[in-house]
Amino acid sequence: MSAKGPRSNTAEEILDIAEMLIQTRGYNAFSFQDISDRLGIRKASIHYHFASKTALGVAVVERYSAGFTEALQAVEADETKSAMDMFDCYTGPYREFADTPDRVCLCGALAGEILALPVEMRERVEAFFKMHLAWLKRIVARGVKRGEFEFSVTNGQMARTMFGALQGALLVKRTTGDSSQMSDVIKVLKAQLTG
Amino acid sequence: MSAKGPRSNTAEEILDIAEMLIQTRGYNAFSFQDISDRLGIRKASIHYHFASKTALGVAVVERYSAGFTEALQAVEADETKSAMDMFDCYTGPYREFADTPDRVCLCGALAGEILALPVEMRERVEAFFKMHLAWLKRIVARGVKRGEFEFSVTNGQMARTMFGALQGALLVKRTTGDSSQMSDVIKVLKAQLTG
DNA sequence: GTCTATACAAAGATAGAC
DNA sequence: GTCTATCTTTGTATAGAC
Repeated sequence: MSAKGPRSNTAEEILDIAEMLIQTRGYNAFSFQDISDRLGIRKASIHYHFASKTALGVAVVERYSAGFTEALQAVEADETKSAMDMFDCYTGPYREFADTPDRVCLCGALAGEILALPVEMRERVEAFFKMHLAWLKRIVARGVKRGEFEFSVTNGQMARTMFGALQGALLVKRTTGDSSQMSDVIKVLKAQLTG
Repeated sequence: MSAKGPRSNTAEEILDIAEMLIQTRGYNAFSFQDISDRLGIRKASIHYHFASKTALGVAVVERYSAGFTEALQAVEADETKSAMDMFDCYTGPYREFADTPDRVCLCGALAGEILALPVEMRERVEAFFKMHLAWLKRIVARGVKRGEFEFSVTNGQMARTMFGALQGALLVKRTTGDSSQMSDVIKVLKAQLTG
């Protein structure tokens, strides 16, 4: 994570809108015109803040990724939390997305079109995924060590399953419109962790 | 499902290529030019077989959906199979996709860009999803009734979790490139079914 | 920083010859 | 059925005025 200088208000608004558009429609299905319509400035003006669509996409992923990573680090550092508490913190954003119509995790959305993404974005999405998996594996291992969790597969297998299940649940929930999808999945995952 | 007449070879080849392109790049990120390049006919000629891109997309989904539905019906009708056998049959295509680089389930791919899809396609993707969920719920219920399965959530919750986990696993596997993702998830799901 | 104007490429689609 | 040619729209991007 390189240290980025402070950004202008307009640049931040562009990032907000772009993030929302990617989460709802995907990277390849949104245009500068869409941002222009919502922000009220001409699409050419967007290029003043972000030289290219690729640069904008990269900035969106980096901002999102940095915020998420920071939050996860804070959760992990809190020694007063049980492993299950940490897992509950982790699922918080997923529950929020599930309650927001048509919205999925940014990187889940981008993962769906990973091969149609500029390489600069692809690398960052991959790195973000791997960060999630590594974090979950550490939390799972912690729960096992403390005697909170008990299951019959490896920690890595459990972490992967949980991550995939949560990402998949967002996908399914948006398509079927069934908001109970997410809470069902979390319930099953928690039952699974405790054996 | 309306009864479609037999299609020409070229039309079938177009469908094959379009299906592959949607599975790897997504609907909005492929063009008639991509098909033209691979098939060796000019892009205008594609319009002879499919009037519009929407019509082509619909045809791809319907063919895929019909094939999948038929296969699932056959599995379900086979009384000699245990519920776990049926689940193993169900996961077959997922395991295949997981072993094919860069390929995911067609409808998982389309689900990622559902809001950026023509309505005609959206409806069909939604229906296909609901068919999967209903089928899984029936198989799960069957396993419970026969004493094969045992778990602490409802049949519907279990079916949703399994479907989401499998779709999510394909997504994660493609992004991380880790082919063991799918077998890990299936292993966990099976452990979960048997309590 | 935002505007108008414009360049340039690619997309989906149609018309008509062969 | 496939071709060439063309139309129209949309997309990303740049130049230069304000």
